Amino acid sequence: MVTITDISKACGVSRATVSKALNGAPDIAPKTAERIREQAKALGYLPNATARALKVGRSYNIGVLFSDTTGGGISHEYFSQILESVKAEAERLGYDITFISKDLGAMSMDYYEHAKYRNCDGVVIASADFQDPAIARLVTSEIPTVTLDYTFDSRTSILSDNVRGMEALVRFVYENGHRKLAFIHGEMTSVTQKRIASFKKTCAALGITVPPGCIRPAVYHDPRSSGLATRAILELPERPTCIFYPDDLSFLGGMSELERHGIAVPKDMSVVGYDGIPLSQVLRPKLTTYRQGAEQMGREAARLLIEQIEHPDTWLPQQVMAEGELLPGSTVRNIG
Amino acid sequence: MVTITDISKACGVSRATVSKALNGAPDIAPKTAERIREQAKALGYLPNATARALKVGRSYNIGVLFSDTTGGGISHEYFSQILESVKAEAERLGYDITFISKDLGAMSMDYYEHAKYRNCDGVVIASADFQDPAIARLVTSEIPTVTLDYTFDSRTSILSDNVRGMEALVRFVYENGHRKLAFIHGEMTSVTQKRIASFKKTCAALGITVPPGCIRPAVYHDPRSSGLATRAILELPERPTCIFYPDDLSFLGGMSELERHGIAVPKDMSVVGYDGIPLSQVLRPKLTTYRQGAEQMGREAARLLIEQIEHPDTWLPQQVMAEGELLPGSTVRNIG
DNA sequence: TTGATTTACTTAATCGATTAAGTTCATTAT
DNA sequence: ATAATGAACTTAATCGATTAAGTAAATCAA
Repeated sequence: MVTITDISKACGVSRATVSKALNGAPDIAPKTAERIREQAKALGYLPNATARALKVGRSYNIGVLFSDTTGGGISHEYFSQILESVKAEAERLGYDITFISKDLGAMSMDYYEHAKYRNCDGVVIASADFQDPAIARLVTSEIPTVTLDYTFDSRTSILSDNVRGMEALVRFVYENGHRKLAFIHGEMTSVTQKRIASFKKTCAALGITVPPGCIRPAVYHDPRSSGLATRAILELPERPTCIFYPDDLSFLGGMSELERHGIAVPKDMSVVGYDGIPLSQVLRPKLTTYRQGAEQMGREAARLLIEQIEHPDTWLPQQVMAEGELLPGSTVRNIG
Repeated sequence: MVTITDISKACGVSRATVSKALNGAPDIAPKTAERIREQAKALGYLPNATARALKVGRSYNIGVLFSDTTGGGISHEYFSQILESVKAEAERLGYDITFISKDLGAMSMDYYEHAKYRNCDGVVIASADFQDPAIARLVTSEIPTVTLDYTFDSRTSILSDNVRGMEALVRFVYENGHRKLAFIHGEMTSVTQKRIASFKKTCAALGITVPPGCIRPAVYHDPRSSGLATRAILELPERPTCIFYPDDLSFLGGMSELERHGIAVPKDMSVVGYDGIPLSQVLRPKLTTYRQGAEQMGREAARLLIEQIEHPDTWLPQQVMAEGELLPGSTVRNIG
């Protein structure tokens, strides 16, 4: 392995000089710096991130936390899109990313300990169980964090606008003549609460009453559970004309169930999803859904985290609302 | 930050003793070791992975390489499943994972340099452009690697059995009475070549002749391109009764195109996919496809890589064939 | 010309942990 | 009684890079 010592010998200068030359310190003569840089290249020198991290206390490495409790964090397109954009932006800014988990081999540690152990400069927290005290410990620690879709008391977070998204969907189906709506929601997280509240509020504003039994719980990203909820809705005395699904994938479970009952979408029943993952737009029929700006969220999360890391003194926590967009699709029939 | 120095002061022993006690060295009195361990816990000591890595030359960190050239590596379910299982197995064995990319911020480096810079103990290479000389450089370097779905001359790799998978699919549709098959394949990688060869060989073995124009190129994971290929196939003088798609997602593009022509699946046309991602089994109709053991592949990749890292002297490169499984679905109609 | 300043380095300490090579003291063997 | 052995430590070097503080020579000011 080529180290600065090798370069210093080759150039007949001290290691300090080499280090400074490579880092562009002002007190090195231009021609010396040039000579050193040439030698470094000639010898195939690569800085050692580990050694540098040890000395300067910065690893240029940020952790990403995708808790598995939600059931297979990474492999849902919404989250993998976020992961990919976090990765891309972090790399653009010179940071690598490492996954943070509970427990590593034999050592049992919580998220904070893991991040600390790896010297992460900061952590992006997505898709986590925000009730978990281990998350709270990490967020309230000295390690900079950015959370996605959840805000810890005056800490930085990136939020998708669930209130606006749900409102847009409700108004869209309203404009298409629907007055009897059902809403299948996911587990009771703060995101879910916002969506339910926005659903109810928008319905109220439009003068729609939502009969009992038309707001039903299910599990995010679980077609089976949304299928069951769909069946329950179909058995209601007064059948709705449009069903809202907790996410795009859950819509597929609903579709199966509807098909089983001989109900065609959108002829006999309109449906909408949520997330607007790429998949939703290549399905037939193309899903009416609300696209959360996953790439934007990931990018912003990385950018803000790194800004916080690099300017801790002037940092002001902020909550960024990511823009979404209604994708009209073709699963809502105009029954006006 | 609590370091071994703090513990050594608290216990009145040298730092060496603390280090040895915490690592279970044999020349420390049991009661001393116990006392040290207690103090470490009491002070909230956490080992510093960076410092350890610098000294011992091992980072307990493995790189994963998902090249983006294939267009959005991580966000395809097949790859995210692999990623997740690599992560799970690596963590079980005490290793963290870091993404390896070309270029990091201002520094331009290739994969090898990046892995070296981060002191990765090894790298799992998936979804990469194996023609890229940068990949070859990494694989032929001193850094242990495991490749997925591609074998570099006598290096360790995990392969899904494309030959067997394609054969199973062809035989399945044959048993369902199909004699006129079309195959839309992805970009010309070694995987694709194996699938095409196996498709042709199995057809030949079954006495099926594949008319010209029935093997068409498209792009993996791109519904649009498979839609175009589908259209071309529909225009053939002798229309096939079953279309093979390059992957499960591409099938969706085909579906749209078939629908546009008023062709119902499987009534008027049978189709099969490839990959067997979870999505394929919640679609309606449920896709007939061949499941590649993504979790098994990821797990094996991590396991073998770490074995290689920990026992470099006794290591023998090997090629592991992951087991797949035909998922019958309901997109192939029996026209026997 | 002489003291002050600037330039371009070098020296040496340091980050936190590991480990080969001592050292000390108690125990055992002869 | 004395040497040899072993247990339980300590000392000090080391991994590779950074950086505050020091120094020698060159340049400048008056």
